[in-house]
This record gives sequence, structure tokens and C-alpha cells, in this order.
Amino acid sequence: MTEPAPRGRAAGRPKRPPTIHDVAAVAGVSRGTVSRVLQGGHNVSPASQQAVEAAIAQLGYVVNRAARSLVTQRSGSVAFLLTEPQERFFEDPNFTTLLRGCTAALAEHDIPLLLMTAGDDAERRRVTRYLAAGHVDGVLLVSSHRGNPMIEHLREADIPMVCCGRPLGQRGRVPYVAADDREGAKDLVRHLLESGRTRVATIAGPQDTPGGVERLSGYREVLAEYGLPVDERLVARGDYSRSGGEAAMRELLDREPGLDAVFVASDLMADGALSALEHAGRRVPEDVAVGGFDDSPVALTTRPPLTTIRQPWDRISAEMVRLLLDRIAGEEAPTVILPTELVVRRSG
Amino acid sequence: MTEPAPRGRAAGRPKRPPTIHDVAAVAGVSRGTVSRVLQGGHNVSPASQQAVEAAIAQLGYVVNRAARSLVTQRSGSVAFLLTEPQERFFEDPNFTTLLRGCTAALAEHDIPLLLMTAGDDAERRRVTRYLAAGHVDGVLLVSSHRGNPMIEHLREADIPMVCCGRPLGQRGRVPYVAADDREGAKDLVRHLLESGRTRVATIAGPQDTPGGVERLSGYREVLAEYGLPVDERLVARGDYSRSGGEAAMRELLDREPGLDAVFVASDLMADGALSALEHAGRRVPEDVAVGGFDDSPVALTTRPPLTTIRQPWDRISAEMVRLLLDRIAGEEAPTVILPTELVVRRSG
DNA sequence: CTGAAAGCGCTTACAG
DNA sequence: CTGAAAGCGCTTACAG
Repeated sequence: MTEPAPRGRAAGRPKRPPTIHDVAAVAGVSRGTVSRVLQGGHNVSPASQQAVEAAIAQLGYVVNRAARSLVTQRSGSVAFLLTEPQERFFEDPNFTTLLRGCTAALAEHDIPLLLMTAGDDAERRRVTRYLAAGHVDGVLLVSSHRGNPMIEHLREADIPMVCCGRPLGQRGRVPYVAADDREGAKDLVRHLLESGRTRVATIAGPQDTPGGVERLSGYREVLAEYGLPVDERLVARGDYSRSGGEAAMRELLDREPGLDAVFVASDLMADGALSALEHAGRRVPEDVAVGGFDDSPVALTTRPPLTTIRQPWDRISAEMVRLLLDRIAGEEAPTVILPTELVVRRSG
Repeated sequence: MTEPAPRGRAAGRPKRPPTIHDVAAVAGVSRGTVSRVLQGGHNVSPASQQAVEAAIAQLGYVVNRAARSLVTQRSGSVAFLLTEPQERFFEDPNFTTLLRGCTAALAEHDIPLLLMTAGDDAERRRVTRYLAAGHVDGVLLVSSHRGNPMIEHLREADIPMVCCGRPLGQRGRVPYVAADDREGAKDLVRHLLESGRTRVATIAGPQDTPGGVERLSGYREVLAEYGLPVDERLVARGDYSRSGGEAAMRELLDREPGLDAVFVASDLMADGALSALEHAGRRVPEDVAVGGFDDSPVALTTRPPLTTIRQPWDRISAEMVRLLLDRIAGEEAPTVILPTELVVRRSG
């Protein structure tokens, strides 16, 4: 810096930031050369490269993205699209983690994240129109319910996308990143059986979500693995909410008072199940062992703390971003299934 | 629609969306006239207006924002800037509500929200550079700690901003929207006193946050109002976390075993306080009445459920967006303090 | 009320 | 390796 740059627009009229033209003048080259340096410095002599870099630093030049977008036909931004109804997002801390992870991973590439929601038909139309107009280069889609219509809309508009969790009820293939729900469930149920439990029940999640489906199927696989019959009276369903878990637990105790363990498909539901067990006078883990899923913050504050399955949210967000950028670059993106981790605490 | 538009880029080469040029051709007017219609239809004959609107509908035209930005020198987008460390955001469901509310309020104006985080110095530099380059028209700033450096950076760059919560330790005036923390605290403490409690303690929040400061000062005001001396042994401090609340409650019981009520500056801390009270063998509310603040989801799941103060998060986000858009339009924005609401449950 | 034209700040063949 | 020039899709005085 040769002189301190004047700050702000205190003088009254807005001060325009320096352009590629100013940089070219200071560096003593053409604007084309400046642009080439910006693009990575191919076909630029070391001397020009240095001069341009010095001028950029001196002027505090930052590229004008609107101008760049206009010619490249790329927006340089990505949307994080939420298609869940408000309450679900609200209750689930995982989404927050995911959102932050994606923001951070994109920031490393200097790509801003646009947060968009599409909870009802009107929103879906508006968002589809916006996205189809090319205002973003790709979409990170959070949806966990069967037959999400946004997926089809995005596909029709030919917008690169990556989903979080396996999309259910879609015709074509959609790249996605997910935790290994089935193996996670298997690990937990195995843990319950290995610790001596013999009547292991389960509270499954909604069967129009991949977690609901996969975790239940993991439960069944392990029982088969151990040569145990699957008793449908030991299978209840909840809606991932605390109260849903409580109701399901009551139902299970009603149907099968002799159960000595329960695998619950989410920590929140497990928290509800603990309430039901307490009201029924069962001690945890002495009388009934309880296992959850998610390793969400609530797992630490229940009494006793929950044995559960940790989902690798940090890696999920990083992989989603990686896949999406690959898709945007025109590559085929694979499906990525990330391993989970059993976390043993006092509940089972 | 006269004929079905071909969907997607299945043909191999990307299909460019229609431009203002196409609309002008179909409508039989000049591009200038199309643009005028887009700007609100001033100085346009009804006939031209209709022709253009029909052409827009027929072609499915959507404005190219990059091109518009380039000439207007406006980005048409707004940043939601988070300066809290990860854990805090993670623990606080209010932020999620706020984020959704802002997204929705901006969507009504067709303004996308960019989510940005600035947790450390490196991030702050990057974000400041990005924002100073004019990539957004304004900033919604979430910060609740004294002396947040981003505020000064944004002011230097002369970027319109509105804060959530009163910024502490800033030199100049910054427009902000906040809940009426002090009045909320007063309502709750009054409720405790009116129900017959005589030794009312408090667990305050961090004193480098506006909520920490205001809620404590509300507590003190009410005691004075009732002619009660403020006994500093009845004042403890926590860090808004559950464990912090638990520790503070233990401390209070230690110092003043005869207390019969406690106003806790957040529901999360109140949850911790309930644990400490239970361990100490005190019944709630029989022996000790407990009041929280926030009316967060946890307030419903504690035992007993928490009497607390509801913050108007929906209105906070709507007001923040309104103020910011006013600021962007060049108007002076006021400070807005929104009323809270006492929610009486079983804890006190 | 309307059209022709300049210009916003970049990127990218093209010619050298 | 480099510069001159076209062009991305819009908005906005300007002249009529």
C-alpha cells in the first residue's frame, strides 16, 4: 500500500470499487492480461503476473461477480434448499450442523450459499422459477420424505443437485450423501443383544423417510443374524418427535410387558420413551436398556444419558459440497454412504 | 403458451433462457419498453404494458440478475451474518427461528439471503472483503457479544446493516431490533413476588451480552419497586448453558439455603437449575419457584414445565428485514424494541 | 409514451 | 505471451 485508501462513502457520493481497468492501468498491462491472471495465470509471463498481483493488492481489487456471471453464464453461488416443514427443521439440531458445514465447505471455494425454503406449493413454484432462471449453479437439497416434488422440478430444469439422505420414491437416479443408517442400527441392536438382552423391541421412524426404513431394516437383519424371530408386537412406529416416542413406548409396554430393551430410531423419540418407561416404573438400564440414534445434544441431558449412534454430519456436509461441485463441473457424481459410530453411555 | 417449451438441456447444449430481447420481439416493442415494464410500468402505455406482460408469460421470461446488478450496482441480495461461535448457535433454537423468519420475509421481496459466518479473524477478513466488494446490499447481523469487530468493519465499508439485539460496546449508533428483555424480566420477577415468594434469587446471563445485562437490571428494578433490598448473595451468573445454570444454582443454594424462588435468564440454564434443585432435595414449585426466559422448546419438556418469557422471534425477523430494506433505500432506520409475553406453567 | 444508444465490468476467442 | 474488440443482458438518460 502506497497510501491509505479512503474508507467508506463519507464524502456523500458512493465510491466505486476499483475495476479490472484500474488494475490494468497500475500494472501497465491490458485488461485481458489482468483477466488471465484472475483465471489462474495461464499464458501470462511471470513479469506480468507479478505486476498484476501487486496492482491487485495495492488497489484492494475484488472481482465484480455480476460482471463475471454475465459473461460466464455461471452465478458462482449455490442454494441450500430446505423442503421440510418448519417444525421438523426447528426440532432437529442436525440440520443446523449441516447448514453450517455446507456454508463452511463452500466458503473454502469462495462460493456463497443461498438459503431457500420450499414448504408449500406457492414457495415451490417461486423457488423453481428462481432456480430455473440460472440464479444458482447447483442445489444442496435437504429432504427426507418420499416423493419430494422439488427433485423432479430441479431435474426438469436440469440443475445440478445433491441430496442429503437417500431420496425415496424418485424415478431416476439422484446423487446423494447419507449416513449408513442400516449399519448404524445393526451396531446398536447387536450391542443390546451382546449385553445379554433377549426381548429387544424397536420404535421405528416414519416409513416415508430413508432413516425410518433403513433403521428398521437393520433391526430386522440383526435379529435374523442371531436366529431370533421377528415379533411384530415388538415393532412400534413414531414420527421422530418426543411425544411420538413416548406414545410408541407405552404401546410397546402394553403389548409386551416382558421386553428388556428397545432400539429407538431417534434420540428425541428415545427421550420420550424414557418418560414412558419412568411412568411405567421401569428402571433404565436395569429393567429396560434403551438405545437411540443421532447422538444429538439431547442424548447427553436425558437421565440416564443415551447410548446412541453418531451420524457424521461434518463429513456429510463436506461430501455434499464436493459432489455438487463435481456435478457442476460436469462430472458424474457417485452416491456416498458414510459410516456411523456407536456411542455407549448409561442407558443401554 | 402456444407450444410446450422444451424442458431441460437434454439435447446436449445448454438452452439459454429468454432475454429481454426475445420479450421485446414477441411484444413488438423496444427493449427499453420491456425494461420499463419490469421497473413498474411508469411511462408505458396500457397497450405496451399488456403486450409485454403477455410476452413475458408466454416465454417464461425471468430477469437475469447478473445483468441487472451490473448496471444498477445493486446485488439484489442480503447477507445473514453469524458471528457467534459454533456451539452457541448450535444450542440456541432461537437462531434457527430467526434465520427462517428472515428468509421468509426477504422472499416476499424476492431477495435471496446469503448465509455467512465469521467466527474467527480469518473468516472476518474474508467476509469483510466479500461484503465490501458490494456483493450484497445489506447485512442482517446476529451478534450478542460486546465489542463485535464486524460491526465496525461493516460501518467502515459503509454497508447498511441491522443487528439482532442491542450491540454492546459500539461507538456509534447501530440500528437494531430486540425483544424487551428488561420488561420481560420485570414481568417474571413480579409474577414470582405476586405469588407470595419473598426470597427471590436470580441466575443472570453473561454480562457482555445485552440479555445478560438487561434481564439482571430488570430483576433489580422490580426488587426496588417492591422496596426490597438487593442482596448480592442472591445473584449468580451463568453462561447460558445448562451446566452453567446447574453450577450457579448450586452456588445460590450454598450461599442462601432459604431462597424460595429463582429467576433464570434462559430456559436452558433453568433446566440446569432444576437438576441442581432436585439433587438438593428441593421440590419445584413447592419449595422453590423457578422462572426461565425464552420459551424455547426445552421449556415444555422440563419437569415441571417452565414458567418463562416468550420472545417474539417471528416479529423480530420481520422487523429486521423491514428496517434493513429501509436502510438500503437510504432512509434512517429506528431502533425497535418488541414486547415479550409471560407464559405461566407449573414451575413457578 | 417510445426507441436508439451508451455503458455497467468482466471473459474469451482472435490475430499477432 | 499479449492487446484490441466483441459481447454477456440489462437500465437509463436523451431526444423526439
